[in-house]
Amino acid sequence: MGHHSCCNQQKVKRGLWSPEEDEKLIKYITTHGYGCWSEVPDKAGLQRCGKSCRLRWINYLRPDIRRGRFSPEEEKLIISLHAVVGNRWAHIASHLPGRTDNEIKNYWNSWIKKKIRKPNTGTSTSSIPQYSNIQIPPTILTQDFNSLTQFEPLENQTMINSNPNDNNSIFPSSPIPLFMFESECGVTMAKDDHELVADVGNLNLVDIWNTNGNQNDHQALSPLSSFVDHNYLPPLVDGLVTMGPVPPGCIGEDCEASGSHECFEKNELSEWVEAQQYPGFYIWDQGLQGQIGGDDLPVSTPPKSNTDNSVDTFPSSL
DNA sequence: AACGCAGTCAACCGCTGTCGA
DNA sequence: CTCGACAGCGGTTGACTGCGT
Repeated sequence: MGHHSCCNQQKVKRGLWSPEEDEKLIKYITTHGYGCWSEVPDKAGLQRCGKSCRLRWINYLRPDIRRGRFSPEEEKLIISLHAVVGNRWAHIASHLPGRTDNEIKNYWNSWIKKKIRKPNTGTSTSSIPQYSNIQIPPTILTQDFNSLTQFEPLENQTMINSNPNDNNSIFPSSPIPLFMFESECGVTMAKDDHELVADVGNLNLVDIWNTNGNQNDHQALSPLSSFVDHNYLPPLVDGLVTMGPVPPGCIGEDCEASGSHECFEKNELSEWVEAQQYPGFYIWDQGLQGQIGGDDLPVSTPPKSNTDNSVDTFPSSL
């Protein structure tokens, strides 16, 4: 494995960085900044390739890096985000200030994997993880609502919902699994659609998934069919966890004026709608710039207490 | 003490997307 | 439109470390 595409010069050094190299790189970047990484090694007096310099700076040397163990909150966020976006480490890292994608990836691979076991479905080719108590939308995994099987219990139940009163569990306030919501921009959900609401603890993450399992219906909702066909989770979630609650009373044209316009700044939401926190869910469609879900639609309200398990969130047929 | 093994994590590899010429 | 340079990303590697035997 001697080849390195960008570092094929004899002089280029590889492997661990020495303190002297770190010092040179820090000194150069802090005084000159970085524009073109390929120029950095020469100008900084380093016998490294630009790519290596960039990696070293981004992952370890930049001043805003946050070291040390992940907090329980960070851990919850990582798990929740990973349940939604899969192995998009850079995306996950963007929600954890000071953490790098590499760090999160390593953390996930070394630590979290131990606590969350993927059930062996044997047939799914999806890269989206399936967690015991985090139920992935069935249409992504199977395209067949009725074929969804209950996930196996965790081998290690210390993390997820082992105790709804345990604030260290991932979803301490809700027995409801994590879902997402799908709707094409401009398509109002039919009233008899199943819509599932999940509340992820204190993370303000509310995902709704239209569980109308009729595959034909989904395919009618172009462009959603593209990911349905490919078992691929669409890039819809940039705003999902960062948005604050839609203010009560903020509906339709009044929305921007009352401050929730931030939801319209999320580029990746163009074809998706958002559900927001209780009390009262408002489901927004960016294309319509208005509420398409809420009081008129059968949107469940998550429990307000840890002991409220009465919310009907999943069809009994499952 | 020596060895094997598993876990950790910094770094590398190869691919993709973007942008400017 | 094409091409090359570059940045960024996710997957993977391998050195290091700690622990058990």
